[in-house]
Amino acid sequence: MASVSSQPQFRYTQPPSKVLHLRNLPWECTEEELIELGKPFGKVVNTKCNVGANRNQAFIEFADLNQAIAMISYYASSSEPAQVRGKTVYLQYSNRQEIVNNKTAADVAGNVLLVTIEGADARLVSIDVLHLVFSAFGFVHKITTFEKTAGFQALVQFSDAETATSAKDALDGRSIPRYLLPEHVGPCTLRITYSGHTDLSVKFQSHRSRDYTNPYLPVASSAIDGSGQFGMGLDGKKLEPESNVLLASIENMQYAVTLDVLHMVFSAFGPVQKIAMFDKNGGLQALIQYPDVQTAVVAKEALEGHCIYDGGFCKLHISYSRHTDLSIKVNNDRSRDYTIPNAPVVETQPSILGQHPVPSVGQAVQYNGVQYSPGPEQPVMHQPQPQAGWAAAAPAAPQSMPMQMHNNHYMPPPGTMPPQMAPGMMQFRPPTSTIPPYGSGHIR
DNA sequence: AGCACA
Repeated sequence: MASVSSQPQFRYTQPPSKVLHLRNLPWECTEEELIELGKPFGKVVNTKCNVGANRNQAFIEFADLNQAIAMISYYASSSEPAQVRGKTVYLQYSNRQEIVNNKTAADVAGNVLLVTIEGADARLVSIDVLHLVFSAFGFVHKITTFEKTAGFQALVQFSDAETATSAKDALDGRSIPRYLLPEHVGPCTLRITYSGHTDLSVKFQSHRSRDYTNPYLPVASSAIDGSGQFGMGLDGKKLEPESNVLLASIENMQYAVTLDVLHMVFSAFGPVQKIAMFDKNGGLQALIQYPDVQTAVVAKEALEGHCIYDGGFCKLHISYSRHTDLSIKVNNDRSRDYTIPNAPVVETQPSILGQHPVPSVGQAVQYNGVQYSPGPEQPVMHQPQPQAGWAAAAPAAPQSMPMQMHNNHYMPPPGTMPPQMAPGMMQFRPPTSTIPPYGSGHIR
């Protein structure tokens, strides 16, 4: 089949069009510059920049054909050529009648940002640092990260497009502040566009994705990384090195706080792997290790400043430890590794539990309606595994509350009031027992 | 310096 169009590829005189084709533009000419150029002749209703192999061509579309004609004829007879940034720009009618702007999702403002982290060490930027950076502009609902051909990218979800826009405008092209990055990490620049997404789907809290609206989301085992991550609370304000290990100090310790009490209290938020208690500055402190930072964060937020016993007794002050993995050499009444079911338990002494009428825990701990009820038939230990286990216990599993409220033989410590249960507070009742076998944090 | 990747 020969004899097709004898038409030349380009006609050098185009029929008029509302759309003008510009070439010889400076590098990365902006839409604003194009509008500026066309504005004297009419209303520019659409533009397209960075066209052509060299990305130095563009189109501008006027509202009215006459406006396009006015611009062409003006520069046809002008002694001064059309210029952008002092560079001569060549104009002609486009061979199309309108700009078909493949307005990608990247161009239309939305509440989710697509963030590309540029730099040799981009992959080393943690999700917590990203959360910190973007939280400066508003509540960050969710973050997901992933590797694409474009490199290391993240989707950051805000409440609304306005918040997202403010973050985008402020951060696009900027580098993550050095002080937020580990020493050895090189500069990381953010390239930000809008994403087409409106609501990200985050199944697990992990090193790749976070849902800050749902702290009880299961924590994926992949989220466990030994390195102490720097992150921040949901309020986006404080900058504190988060850790999966909490340091709890106990103030106003009128009652003995035992390993098992601590285990019960802290198990309300997830599996406790290890606990180590020690005396410091005349007070009792304890390190509590969770499998992941996220759980520790939730526990810290929930427990900080609360009292183990009603009446202001045994007030907890909690901070993040620098530890990430406690070394428990021996299981005794001050330290325990709940991840080793058969570790030897050393009874160093007849145990303080045996000596005093010690207030202790009940079978279930409640906090904000969340119950976690380690019972004898349900060994406390949950290996750090995704989805299964403790998270499922969050929406309360009534059948796993083995003990009734009555039937406590409570003996108040001398000269004190019995701890009462305040609504919404942790519930504790006096013990009738000695140290339970290791691995089971409950007391009966 | 000559017309838009999906």
